[in-house]
Amino acid sequence: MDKLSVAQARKVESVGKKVLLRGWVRTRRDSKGGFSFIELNDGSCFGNVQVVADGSLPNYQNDVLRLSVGSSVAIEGEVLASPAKGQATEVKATSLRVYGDADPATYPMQKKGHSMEFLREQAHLRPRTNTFGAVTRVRSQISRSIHEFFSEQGFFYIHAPIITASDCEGAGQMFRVTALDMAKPPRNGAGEIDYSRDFFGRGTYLTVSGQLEAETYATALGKVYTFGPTFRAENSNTSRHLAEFWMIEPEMAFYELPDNMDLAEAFLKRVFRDALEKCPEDMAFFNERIEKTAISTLQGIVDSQFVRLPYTEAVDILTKSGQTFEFPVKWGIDLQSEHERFLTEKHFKCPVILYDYPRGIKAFYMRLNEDGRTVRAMDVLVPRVGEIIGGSQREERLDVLTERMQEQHLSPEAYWWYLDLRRFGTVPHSGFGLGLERTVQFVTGIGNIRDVIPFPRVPGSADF
RNA sequence: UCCGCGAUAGCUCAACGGUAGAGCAGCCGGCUGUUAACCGGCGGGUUGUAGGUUCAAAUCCUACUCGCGGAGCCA
Repeated sequence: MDKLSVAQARKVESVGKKVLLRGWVRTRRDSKGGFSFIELNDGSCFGNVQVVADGSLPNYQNDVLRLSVGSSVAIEGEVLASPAKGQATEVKATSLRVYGDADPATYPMQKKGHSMEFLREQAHLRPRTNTFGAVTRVRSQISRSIHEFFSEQGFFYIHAPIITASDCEGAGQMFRVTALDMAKPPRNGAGEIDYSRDFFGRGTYLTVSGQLEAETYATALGKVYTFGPTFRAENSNTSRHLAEFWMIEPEMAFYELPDNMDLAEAFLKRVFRDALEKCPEDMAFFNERIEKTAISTLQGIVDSQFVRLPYTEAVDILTKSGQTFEFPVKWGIDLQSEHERFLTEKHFKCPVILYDYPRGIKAFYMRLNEDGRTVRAMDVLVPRVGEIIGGSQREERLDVLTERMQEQHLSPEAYWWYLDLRRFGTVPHSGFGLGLERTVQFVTGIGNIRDVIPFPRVPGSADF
């Protein structure tokens, strides 16, 4: 008696084995001949295994005929080649034991399709659906591919802190972390809350980026990456934003911007290729039910070269495109979603890496170009999702970096340790940030970012 | 946060000033291996919340809550 997963039991190699399967009933069909078909799923793969439960089972009347969607069972039996179409194998049950019923009158999950909005309200049960099982397996595979890719490229995995004292990283609103009693917090002379008497002796926040910390390790170990949760308290209500999401941030010493682009392109291709090769059943489902171009888009990207285009030329293309945009394009402004979408979806029809942005619209740490007007920033744009990667070559010159900080009203004293990296043994270096959820969205074709993370945190909602 | 749209049975929706309906699911029955099984029957509702207009409100008006699409911000 082998304990098999449903994935194993569905393979022809398992025919003839006596097996034990455990899982959840997806549906039951009763035959005219006094026996039943049970579709069993245990999450190990997209498909179910068909179990044939004969009327001669001692508990056929009492248990089998009462099985409903969501019931949990243990089934002993033999794997047979299926005589009917639709599946290679089936399991002829010799015994069936019910772990737990799922009362069909009250169990929210039904056999038919539910809306994504309804499933979001049932976030604890939605992993039992085809869609969320598939999303979960693909998300897991993507995470694994990321670690494998960086490991093979000689990167070290760095755990950046989640609690940070930098309140001025400039990457959006931060969540405050405090152990003070907010009902009666200590006050200073000015009547403000005195965070110097808080747990850490100063105000602290949840991280909005591990980049600055990653730079400290890149300038010692060469190539590093972070992969962890990130928090933004922005009141963003869109299908592309979460208050808590997972970000991947590689940071590489001795990499200049073209090296950074090479890495970003190879990285995305590897992740997409793995999804296609290692999750074919799940991807076929997304392609059929969620996004008709999911597979062809990914395959196209794996096989093609990303377009690399300076911001200035992108502005040229947009102004000469003949398209009317809600926001007119002009050199010096940040590109809008509609502009980015036009470039990647209509003009080039492939991923586009835009680089050398105006200094005024990008972060202080991005390296200033010789022209004095642009910085070595890069954004990777993909169809449907837009910006999936944002990165840059970092400013390694102490004087220029200090100047740029003052330009953006940041205090160099607060960043003393970051500036030390430029004071002592400074090197050219680069890095980028990739949103895991946006990557999962892009791969699966799922429209709303709240449906590619198990328990989404967004303004007004932190359920489950 | 801004603009627009929406909320009706467990789920997906219809009814658009005059007694709230259908499909699916559920329950009961039928059906010689089924594939979102099929066929027949039955039950199922304070129409998101709170006010207002009207002889009469799911329907018109106001506020609020939540959801969706888009924008901003970004990953």
